[in-house]
Amino acid sequence: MGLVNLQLLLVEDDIDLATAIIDYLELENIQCDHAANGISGLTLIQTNSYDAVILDLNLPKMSGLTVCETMRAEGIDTPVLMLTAQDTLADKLTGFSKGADDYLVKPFAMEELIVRTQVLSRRRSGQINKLTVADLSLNIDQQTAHRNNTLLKLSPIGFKILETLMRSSPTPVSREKLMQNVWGDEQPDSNSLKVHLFNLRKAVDGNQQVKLIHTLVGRGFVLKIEPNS
Amino acid sequence: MGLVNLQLLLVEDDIDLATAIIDYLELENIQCDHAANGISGLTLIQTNSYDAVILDLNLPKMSGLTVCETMRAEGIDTPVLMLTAQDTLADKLTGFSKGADDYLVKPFAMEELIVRTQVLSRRRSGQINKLTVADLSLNIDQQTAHRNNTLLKLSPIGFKILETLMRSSPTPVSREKLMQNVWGDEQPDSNSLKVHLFNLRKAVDGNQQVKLIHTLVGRGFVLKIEPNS
DNA sequence: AAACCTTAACCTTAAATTAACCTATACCTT
DNA sequence: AAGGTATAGGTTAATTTAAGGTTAAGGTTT
Repeated sequence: MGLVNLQLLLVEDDIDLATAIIDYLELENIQCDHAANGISGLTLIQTNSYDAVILDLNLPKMSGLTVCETMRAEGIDTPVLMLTAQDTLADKLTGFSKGADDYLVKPFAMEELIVRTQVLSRRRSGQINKLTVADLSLNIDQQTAHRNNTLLKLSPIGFKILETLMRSSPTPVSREKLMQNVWGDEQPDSNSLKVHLFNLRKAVDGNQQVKLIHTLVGRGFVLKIEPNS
Repeated sequence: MGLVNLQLLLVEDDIDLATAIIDYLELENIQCDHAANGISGLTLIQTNSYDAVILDLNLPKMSGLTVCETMRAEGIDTPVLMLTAQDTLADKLTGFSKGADDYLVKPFAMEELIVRTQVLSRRRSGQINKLTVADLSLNIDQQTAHRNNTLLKLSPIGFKILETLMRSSPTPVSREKLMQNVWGDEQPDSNSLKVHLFNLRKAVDGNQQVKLIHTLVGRGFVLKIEPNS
């Protein structure tokens, strides 16, 4: 699984469980801080910027619910996964109402904890919607395109064309496929696509030595580093 | 609770269960479309912009896993909550690996489904009462907005628009989404949104050198410091 | 009355389409 | 192989269309 460098915090007073979790996370190459009570957990949350917090409900000094409630009240929106021994609906509802993002009942499988944590932090850091080919990258959510870390100015249709090319890279896309993708069933009766491609090239490859958009005469267009295949 | 207008999709072939869920959602004032098989579910997902999808695993025509996998491959980032009768770890792991964000095992309590869906669709909906972007901050409870420590005078609708923009910052919000969020299903048939945005800009960015509200023509509006990044 | 919302008219700017023309490639004929 | 022709693709600029911004009037709510 594509692991990003995650920075987690575990707030758990059961030392055995905490050690087991941290060891397991380490195997997956995930960095994890640890606090053994609510107060120090909250302090760490306030001072560091974690990708997610794994928060036990029953904690000395300050309960997990209070920790969660407090951080939310302060505007900290780090994803929180709550751990608890109780499996009643009321407990879960309370947890969510205090600002938890997920809820896991003990005993749980380590794998599930890992996966849920990854899902939580991925959503926040928006990893899912980034396409990259060579030094060109698209952020679909933010509707931005960068080449070599500089922002490209693209029209909506240009963006769509580029997205299509990047998704199928390094496989070429036929003219028809491109048009279907951009306009659906109501296609313009002109050479609009040519013009858009021209403008797209100007934006993407304009002042670059390495061109990424290539024409395969009669077969369509590809986006990749090597013009030959 | 759910003051924001959510637009959900339920993909479930068990008609009784589907009806029960939809009725329950209606009580909470949540709009929910319904598809009874994988193919039509996927089509709806591709053509509409939902806040979240509740997806059964066992579906006619196309399995929930395939639906989820396909939409992710197409870059559709809508949160997915998977429903299933099986409670094995392997099933869950498969679900998450195909791009699910949460996993609920039947039978489940309606309340839990609702809460998990809300958490998925609006990040911590009611919980954060302080939102901050740059020197602009909102206090949801008090319904006040400050820029640079001076109080801004906003209309109720203006506040709602600003809240929406801040919640999704730095991701743009489409016109449709904004309108859905502010007016729900009874939208004004005029350019009201334009006028509200104009007034909101006057209040927020009026006499500031650094503008926070930016237009992405044809794509919506963003609230962030850098128009480019 | 004051604040707020909706509506519509008008203005401005960005983006998409179109057509005309140019260039490269394929492939056909002799 | 040389030349010719058809076709696909590239370039440019004008035009059309659509999106967004601005303003003011009228209606509603409180």
